[in-house]
Amino acid sequence: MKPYNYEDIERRWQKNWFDSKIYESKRNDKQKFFIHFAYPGVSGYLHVGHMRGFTYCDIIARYKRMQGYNVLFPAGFHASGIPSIGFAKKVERKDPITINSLREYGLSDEEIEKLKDPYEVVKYFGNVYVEDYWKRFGFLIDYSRSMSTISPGYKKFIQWQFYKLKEKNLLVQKQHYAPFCPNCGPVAVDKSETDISTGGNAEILEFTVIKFLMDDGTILPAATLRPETIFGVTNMWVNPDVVYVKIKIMGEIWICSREAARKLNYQYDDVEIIDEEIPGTHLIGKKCRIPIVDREVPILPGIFADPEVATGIVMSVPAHAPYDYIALVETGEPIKPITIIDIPELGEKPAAKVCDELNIHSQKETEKLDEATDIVYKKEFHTGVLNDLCMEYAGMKVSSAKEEIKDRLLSSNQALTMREFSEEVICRCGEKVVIKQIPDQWFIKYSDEKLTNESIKHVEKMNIYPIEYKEELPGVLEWFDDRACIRKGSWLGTEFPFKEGWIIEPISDSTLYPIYYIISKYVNEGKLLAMDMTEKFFDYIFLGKGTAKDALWGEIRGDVLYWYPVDINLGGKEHKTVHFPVFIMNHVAILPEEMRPNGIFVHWWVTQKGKEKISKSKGGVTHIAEAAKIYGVDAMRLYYSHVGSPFVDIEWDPSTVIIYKNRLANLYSLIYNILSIDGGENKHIDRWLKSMLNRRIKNIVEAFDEYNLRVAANEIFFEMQKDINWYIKRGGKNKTILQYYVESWLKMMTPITPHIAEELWHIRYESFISNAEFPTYDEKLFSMEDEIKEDLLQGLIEDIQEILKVTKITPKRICIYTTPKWKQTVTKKIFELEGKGKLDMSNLMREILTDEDMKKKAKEISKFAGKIINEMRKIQDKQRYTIDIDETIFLKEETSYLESLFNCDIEIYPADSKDIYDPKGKSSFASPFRPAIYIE
RNA sequence: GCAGGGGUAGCCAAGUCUGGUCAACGGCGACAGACUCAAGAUCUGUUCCUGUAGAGGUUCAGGAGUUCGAAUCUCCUCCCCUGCACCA
Repeated sequence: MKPYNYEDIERRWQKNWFDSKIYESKRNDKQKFFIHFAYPGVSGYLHVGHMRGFTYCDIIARYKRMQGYNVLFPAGFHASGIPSIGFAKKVERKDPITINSLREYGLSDEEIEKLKDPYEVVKYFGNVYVEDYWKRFGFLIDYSRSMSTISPGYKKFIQWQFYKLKEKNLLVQKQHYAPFCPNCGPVAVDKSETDISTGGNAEILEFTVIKFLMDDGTILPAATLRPETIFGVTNMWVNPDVVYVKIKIMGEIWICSREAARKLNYQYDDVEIIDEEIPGTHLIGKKCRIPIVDREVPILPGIFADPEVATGIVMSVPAHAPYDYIALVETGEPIKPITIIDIPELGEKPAAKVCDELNIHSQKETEKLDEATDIVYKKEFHTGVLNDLCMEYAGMKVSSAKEEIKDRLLSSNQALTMREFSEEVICRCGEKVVIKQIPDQWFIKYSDEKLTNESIKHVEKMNIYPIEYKEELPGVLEWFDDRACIRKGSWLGTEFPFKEGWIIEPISDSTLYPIYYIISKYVNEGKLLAMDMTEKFFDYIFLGKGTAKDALWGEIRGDVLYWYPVDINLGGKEHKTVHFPVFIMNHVAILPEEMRPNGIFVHWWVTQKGKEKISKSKGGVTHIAEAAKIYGVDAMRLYYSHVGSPFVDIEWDPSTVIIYKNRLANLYSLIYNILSIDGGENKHIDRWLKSMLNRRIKNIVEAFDEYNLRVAANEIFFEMQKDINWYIKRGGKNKTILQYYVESWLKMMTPITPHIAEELWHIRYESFISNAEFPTYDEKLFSMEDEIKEDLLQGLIEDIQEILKVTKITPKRICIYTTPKWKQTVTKKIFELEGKGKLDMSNLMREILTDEDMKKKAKEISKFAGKIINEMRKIQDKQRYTIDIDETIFLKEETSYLESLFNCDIEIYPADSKDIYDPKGKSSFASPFRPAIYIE
């Protein structure tokens, strides 16, 4: 036996597979299967967590290929968008973590220098992904079709997609608000903080700015997230320490903070400061009128009114807003809060009650006040109802009144909307990021009713794993709104064909791409140039419109018809609400029905202990190549497929991976041992093994067919090993059947652990097991009788062990009493009658008592039958009880096995024979499949 | 807020759709034994409670219900996690 040197084994077989190009897919007569994973963004080195989904994809692809499908499994890179630029920027500003990781990976300073260029970043990582990750894991990806989304050909493809969307009226222009830096232009607010230095978690909030009219006609604009509380306004708050400004906006005169004026200027046209100096103190004591309710309220000093937030002016609703309540208490003004929302839990004065509970006394206790605000808001929003003070809105739920009141204020020009970040966002240049209006932003109209409905209808026909996601999808599609599809700024991608200088954003350029894998092969071979990829070309090859310009067009059209649609698009759960919906909708929008996707497979994540994201600082192995070295690729593949179902998050746990590694090493030597066994046949146990093998194959094929990868892995790597161990333990040593078993077993291991399987296969064979046919089962080889016998024996052994455990006897002799004939007859009869649906006590007794001998035992029989009938309910596999086996003969044959097991004398007696040794009268307990036992 | 997923023995994690073979797959950890100079690996057994005869008792977040029978079905409550759009 050669030692199990997994690294050598992996490298050797990978080289052999790739040298003989078994991964390349070509059109032929066989049925096709097209699978791919959502291509990864290019954002740096990946870690072991990312390999989970890729591995699932390879397992499925390999299984399908062994089942005789012509499998297409391509892969590419999603290079568009921010990530590669972000990476290049980090290199440029010498971000120490980034530079360090590159050095650690073995890059020279010159090589690092080159990565200041985002295109170099894509090139470099593209290579790392293919060579160090995918090939290193033995994936039979069709590498001849590799592609990236920033290649010239891909861009032509995306432009074609947008021509088609336009044709179908699915591109629309409307107003939009986007993050913007006054110095740098458009910026992205995202968690990776590529463009910005703080505020990656910020959300855009929509404030309603309500216009309060002062005596002199000036407007005091108060911003709120709760317009429905307008009925409870008792006063206004301005900050006495702030100097406000007077502005002209859309023909009106407003007073607001300087910061607010700046922000409004980006969201509305014609904003102009006309008076620089309105100290807050000058406003205090004046009055203004509340719209709708038309009541006059005083302006009071409130130091919590932050000039940085919205307009810097706050309307006061002390009954329902903790900040307002506390401020009112602090000013000592004799103003009574006006309660306008009925909510039993919080009583008459909700804000006061919660402030009291949290023990808040000052406007400066912002943390507690925020908590109080949150509590009141949530309760009121969900369960609150507006009361009699709210005019025609009385009795309405807060959640619906809110929208109605807001719409009324907006449409009557008594308010407008102002967008604001939930937290401060600072650009990398140091400037504050604002929200800017884009009057004519292009959108993909995913809200389109026809498109939505057709997509929902298509989902019904799809194979979606897990099923829960299939049920969720219609709701997601319904909810999916128009999506801004282009932007300006630092961003890689395809030029938008209808507006110069704008780039298509990366969600929108990654929806239809699986079809591009069909042509990327010709691009890579140099047969197809970007300049030839005209609208006519795509129309012809994808839609069959027009005529083929040349033979190549015809060939590609043939490929498209053969390979498309996609059978499985596999991706992580992060894709559920964005990528998969647009993947479906773009196919539905553009391609004919027969080319729409057949299936989606969603997998969950690998997390660090305690549900954290994997990171090196937390002790996770980041580099995939490093992990491959420590654990071995097959061990990792087995770990991914077995440690949990694909539809739960799994925790990365190095010690568990080691267990799998040991398990494989063990399996490796076990198989060598099995193959060295050279013995003759033993009819019963040989038939048993054959029966079990066929049963396992059935289970495994069924599991794989439903992509139940964990079940398949469990059967192959655990149950089958248990079976073969039992066979050997029971004295099985039939060389022919062992050989056959191992060969079938190796084939079934191949999708999950291809390297070790290939290695062991080559002990006897020259061909690739990766190209072999997956085993099939033959139900005729199921042998119920032999299985029952082994079950009987196992049950007996367990019973003896339990008795030994409880009694702590060291056995000198064990007597086993098999079932008396009559009990077997009665049991069989019961199951027979049950099968015919005629089971009842009188029927049973009538039939049994036709036998004269039985009549003598009538009383005993009825008692026993009653017990069996009662127990029978629990038994599902009833068929096996109708099979007759002679327990005595069988167990007598196995006496020597039992003797070696318990190291004492074993005596087998039929319970109904006259001449037996039974000092404790145990034999009366014997029943079918449950021999009685006496130990001394 | 909107939407989705989940809570199973010391831990991880199957089972839930299709109720009965479920004291509940598998793995880890722990304990005992074998092997070994030793360690590791491997193998055997035990691991909810009780029990000197293969049994009984109490469990699957909590509560209520349906049923001959519920981890599985229904309703309510509590707790945890995830996604939400110009980030991929």
